[in-house]
Amino acid sequence: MAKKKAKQRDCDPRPVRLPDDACAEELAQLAWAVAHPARVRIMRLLSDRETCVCGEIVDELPLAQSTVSQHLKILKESGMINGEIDGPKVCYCINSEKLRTLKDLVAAF
Amino acid sequence: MAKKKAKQRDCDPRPVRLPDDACAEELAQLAWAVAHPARVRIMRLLSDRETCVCGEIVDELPLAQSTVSQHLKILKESGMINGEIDGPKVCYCINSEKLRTLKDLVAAF
DNA sequence: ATCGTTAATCGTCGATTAACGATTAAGAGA
DNA sequence: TCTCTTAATCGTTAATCGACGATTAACGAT
Repeated sequence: MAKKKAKQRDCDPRPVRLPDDACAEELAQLAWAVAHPARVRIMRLLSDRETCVCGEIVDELPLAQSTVSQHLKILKESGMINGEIDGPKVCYCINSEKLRTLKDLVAAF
Repeated sequence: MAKKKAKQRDCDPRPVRLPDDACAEELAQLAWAVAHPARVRIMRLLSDRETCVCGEIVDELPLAQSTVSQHLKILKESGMINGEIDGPKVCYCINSEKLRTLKDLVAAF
């Protein structure tokens, strides 16, 4: 075969980013966002209730408020959800586009 | 409102496992399996090539053999792939059923 | 201006991940 | 048998995750 048997030891710059790499990176990131039971349940909650619930999520999960907030942050940073400030509360809702991206990337396997 | 404002502090047994929980757990686990760029690329590789490649995967990724082996183990334990021993080599292939499960669960959002 | 509510952030801790090199195990072939 | 190849496992290390309580920030209402 004699493929590119480079074992990338020593000085392999490998600076190039193939599109495949970027794609893998994106899917990995989105998959990771929902790779935790608590985050899955949050997504389900936001999916079920039309209303963008806020801190009700905390009541719904057996976790401390700070922990839920962390998970929300992760979901928000991944782009899967959006948070809108409404007075002292914050309403979260799913970002349909990102969710669509995740679905498409998974379906593409 | 007066929902079940239980803050599950103190003595909240919460031993019950709602089906929703189990479902969230399963999705989280499967999503986690592909929540790493290397594992995504492995899945892609197995998806593209009809042939169940084995250690070619190592040549294809910029990772050490032992690291790739770890990722393969994770994918295998999650049920996403199967490994079949063929002489001194091992051929991996995607487990269509598990993949289908992942697709369905993600699509259900 | 002060209070109460809501949610984000900080700091910490233990557990887990990801990566590697080195070693081992299993077969194939000389 | 001995050797080579292939792949899994072991042991280590650094980094990250997940969880928590405590604190802070932002806002509405009194």
